[in-house]
Amino acid sequence: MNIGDVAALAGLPPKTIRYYEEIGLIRPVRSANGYRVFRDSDLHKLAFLGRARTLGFSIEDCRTLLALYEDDHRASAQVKAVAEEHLSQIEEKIAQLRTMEETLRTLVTACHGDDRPDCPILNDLAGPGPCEDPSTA
Amino acid sequence: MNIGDVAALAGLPPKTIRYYEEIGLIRPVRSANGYRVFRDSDLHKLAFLGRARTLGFSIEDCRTLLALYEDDHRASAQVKAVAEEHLSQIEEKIAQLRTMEETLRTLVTACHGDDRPDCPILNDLAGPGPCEDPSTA
DNA sequence: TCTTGAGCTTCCAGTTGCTGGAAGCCTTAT
DNA sequence: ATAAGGCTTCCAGCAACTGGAAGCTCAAGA
Repeated sequence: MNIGDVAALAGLPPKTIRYYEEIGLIRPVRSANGYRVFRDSDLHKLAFLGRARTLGFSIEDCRTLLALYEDDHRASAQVKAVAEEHLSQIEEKIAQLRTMEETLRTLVTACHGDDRPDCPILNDLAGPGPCEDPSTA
Repeated sequence: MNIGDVAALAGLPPKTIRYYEEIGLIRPVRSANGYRVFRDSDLHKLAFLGRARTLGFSIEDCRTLLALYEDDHRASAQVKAVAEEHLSQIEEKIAQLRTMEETLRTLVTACHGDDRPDCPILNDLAGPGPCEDPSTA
């Protein structure tokens, strides 16, 4: 199999596959003409990587997971630890984004969005934002 | 004001401030010794940028927003358009992350996480994943 | 057989938004 | 005088690709 074929089957661009080889995630052999030759095991790994990447695992996590996948003596606890760590980072990221989302939605709603310059969004950005009213106390 | 002072006031690292100058977001003047000198207007812009960045706006969006902020003849609709676009990208990102989160949580829950090699997480990654049961029909 | 087009190769550069570090000047305090 | 700390520039690197150029190879059609 040439790179175009595995690319189509694995759902990854050829460029990405070459990159994965470059960083040592896969090791396709070469035919006499210099073309990469992908075996079933390579295709399998690429599919694994593609799936892991869609779940948001970093390349380094992918490397670890692939190694565990190929290790018959792995403990599932090792895999679970990687996944749990990743999951908690995703949760954190979602929380951050939700905070942004909420603030932005409030601001967007408050902005009338016409041809006048007055704008609550810019007012917020210009700050001082959440500060005590100097007239208080 | 030197860079360290504005950095402390604006809550941005000096490196970041230099970078913002490099890409033309701010233009502090220079004193005779070559040090950057920040005026109140520079500090103000940096605070604006810091706030916009915490809301997740890209640097290019920040550039646009800053220009609108400084334009007395802006239409709030322009600002709102930028914010709405950004908001929808955030929503999209959240949706993606939630999909990942859900899948990962399911897998993590299914994995007993002991010293045995059997692991639903790796099974999922190895695919074929969601495919029809060949025994069906 | 020749040609054309597609597919493959490598290498280099760019993306986003900083961040770290090195080498060296400036300032301030002791 | 000297040492510490702040400032300067420049270069490199992070993640994970992606685009493009230059050039080789292969398969099919006239």
